[in-house]
Amino acid sequence: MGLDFSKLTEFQKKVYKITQKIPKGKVATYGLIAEVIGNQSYRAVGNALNKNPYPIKVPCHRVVRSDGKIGGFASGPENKEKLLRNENVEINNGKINLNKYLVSKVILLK
DNA sequence: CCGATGACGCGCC
DNA sequence: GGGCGCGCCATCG
Repeated sequence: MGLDFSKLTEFQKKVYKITQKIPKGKVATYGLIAEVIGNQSYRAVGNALNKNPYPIKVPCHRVVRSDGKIGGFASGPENKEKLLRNENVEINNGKINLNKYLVSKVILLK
């Protein structure tokens, strides 16, 4: 629901809004989110999620790397993997099959 | 203003 | 496949 983004930068608001749209059991890549925003700011996307003010409301654990690896997590990478498994996302050798779990760009644009 | 930093991505070896 | 180098963009000091 309406989170208070008033003190955040415009860029951060975009990142958090988009991240909230990722359905449970699906994932998005940092690059895809940057693409939805409209540029190649994938690194800045990571920075924004790192400062995630709403750990529960904004499911940043559903954002992974484009090569399928889990990526970073402010509260411990292990915890991130656990959260994903709780949503029935399979992780083999620390990697996710993006062909199976990547959310479509259209969903994030809505 | 400018240089440094970082939950990234991709091409090359 | 693993490791390295360079490019990317918003933030911070």
